[in-house]
Amino acid sequence: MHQANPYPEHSRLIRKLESIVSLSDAEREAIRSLPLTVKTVAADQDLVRDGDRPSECCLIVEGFVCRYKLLQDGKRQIMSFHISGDIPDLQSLHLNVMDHSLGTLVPGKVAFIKHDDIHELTRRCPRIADVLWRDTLIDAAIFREWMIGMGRRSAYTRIAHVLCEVLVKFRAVGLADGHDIDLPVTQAELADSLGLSTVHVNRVLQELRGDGLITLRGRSLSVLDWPGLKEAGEFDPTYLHLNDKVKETAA
Amino acid sequence: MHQANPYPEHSRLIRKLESIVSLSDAEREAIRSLPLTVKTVAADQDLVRDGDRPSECCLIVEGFVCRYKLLQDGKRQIMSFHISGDIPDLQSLHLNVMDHSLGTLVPGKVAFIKHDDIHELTRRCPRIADVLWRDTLIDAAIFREWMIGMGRRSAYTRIAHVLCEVLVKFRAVGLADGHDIDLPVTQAELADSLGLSTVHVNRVLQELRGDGLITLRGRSLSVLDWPGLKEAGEFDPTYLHLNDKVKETAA
DNA sequence: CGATACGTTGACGGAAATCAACCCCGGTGG
DNA sequence: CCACCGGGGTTGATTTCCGTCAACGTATCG
Repeated sequence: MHQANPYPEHSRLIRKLESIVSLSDAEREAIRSLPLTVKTVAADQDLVRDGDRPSECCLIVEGFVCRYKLLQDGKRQIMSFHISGDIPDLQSLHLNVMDHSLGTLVPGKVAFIKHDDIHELTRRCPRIADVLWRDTLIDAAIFREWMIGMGRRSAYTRIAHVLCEVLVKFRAVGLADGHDIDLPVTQAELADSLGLSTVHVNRVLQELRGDGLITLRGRSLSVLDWPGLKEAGEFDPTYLHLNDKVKETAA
Repeated sequence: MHQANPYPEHSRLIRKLESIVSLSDAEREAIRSLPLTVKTVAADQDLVRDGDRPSECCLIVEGFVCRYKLLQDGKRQIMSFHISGDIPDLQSLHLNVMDHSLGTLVPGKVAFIKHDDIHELTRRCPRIADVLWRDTLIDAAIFREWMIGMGRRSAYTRIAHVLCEVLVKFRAVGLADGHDIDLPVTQAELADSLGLSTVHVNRVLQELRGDGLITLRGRSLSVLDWPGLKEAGEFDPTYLHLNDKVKETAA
C-alpha cells in the first residue's frame, strides 16, 4: 500500500525547515501551495551568477550546490555547500543584486520559486517569514564559523570541522542516518571552501585517515571515530541552531 | 535657532537604515516610537556573551563594537565591526542562543530594545521587518566578503580591503565625509579580524604607508590615495548593498 | 614617574603554497 | 577491444608568506 507523495519537492523544503523549527499543519499546507518550476540540471552549472538580479529563488531538490565567488586572478572561494531542502539564494528576496554565484557540483534537481509567490506566502503567513528569516540567519552563523576556521584554525582542524558539519547537515534532513555519506565534493572543491591548496588538502586527508578518524574513497565518506573527529575539528554544533528534535543527530 | 533632536538614539538607527533603504515618514515615526534603554559603556565590555539567551537587542549609539569568538586555545576571531546605528545582535530575534559575543572596543553609548517591542513594531509595520531582515542579510554578505579575504587574499590585500570597508561604512552613515576617520582599533584587533598576527599587521601597515596609500598614527587614519587603496584591496562595494543615495560615498 | 598598553623591530621557524611529475580509473571513440 | 584522453588523486622538492618569540621604543595616565 504505497502512496506516492504528491509534493515531493515541497516535502524537501518542509523537512529542511522542520530541522530548524516546528511547523503547524496550516503552515505545511501553506508551503505546499507554493508554485514551483522543477528542472533537472547537469553538474558544474551555474544556477545564479554574480551580478544577476534574480526574480526567483532556487530550492535544491536533489544534488549538491555551492556558493562561490571568482576573484580577479582566477582564484575561487567557496562560501557554502547546500543540499536538498536548502534555498541558497533566499537573500535575493531583499538584496537585488547577487554578489556571488551558485553552482551545482553534481547533476541534480532544482525547483524555482518566484519572489512574488514567496512574498505573497509570507504576507498570508507571517510565521513563515520568520522561519525563512531564521534560515538566512543560520546561513550567516555558518559563514561566521567558517571565518573562524579560516582565520584561526589549522588545516587539519578546518577539514575535520567541515566534515563534521556536512555529516550533521545530512543527518538533520534525513539524508543519512549512520556515519557514512556520499560526499559529492572533489578535493579541489574542498580546498576552495577552506582557503587551502588541493595538495595540502590531500595530505591532510591522509592524516585524518591515518589517525583512524575517517575513510574516504572517491565520494564515499565514512566517519570511523565520530567523537574523535568532533574533537579534531573543535566541532560544537550550536552554531547550526538545529531544532531540539534533531539535535541528537549532532551529539 | 537650534532645536535639540528629541530622539538622538532613534535618529542613529534611522540614518543607518536609510543608508540601505528608503523609509517613509510613517516608518520613521514608527521607529521613533520604539522604547529604548540607553546606557553608557566603558571600553572592552561585553554587551552580550557567547551562550547568552538575550531578550533584547542592542543598538550602538556611539562607539565601536566588535563581534568575536574566543577559541579553546585563547585565540580570538573578530567577525565584524559595528558603528553608530548598527544593531549587531538583531539575529537574536530568531536565534535564541548566542554563538559568539559582542564587545565594545572604546567607551560608548548603547541603547537596548526589547525583543517584544521589535516584534510588536514589525507586526504593525511589516515593511520594517523586511528592512531589518535586509540588514541581517547585508551582515551576512559582509561575512562572506571577509571569508573571501581570509581564504584567498594576501595580508596586504586583506588589510587594504578592510580599511576601504570601514571608511565606506563611516561615510554611509555620515560619520565621515572626507578621507580621514578616527579608527578606534588597535593593530592587535585588526589582526584578530583578519586572521593575522599583530606583528605581520604592523609590517603590512608600514608597507601601505610606504606605498603612499594611507597614513595611520594612533587612531587617526587618512586615506591618501583612495583609488590606489581600493585597487590594493580589490575593493568592490557591491556587497555592502548600499542605498543608491549613498552609493557615491563608495565610488 | 613607574605602570601599562600599544607599536616597532629583528631573528628564526613552520605551515602551507607552488611547481612538477606521475598514477589511476572510467569514458569514449576508432 | 584497446588506445587515448581527461579529471581526480597522490607524491616529492622547493619556496614563501606569515607566525612565533623576544626585545625594545613610546605614549598615555593615574
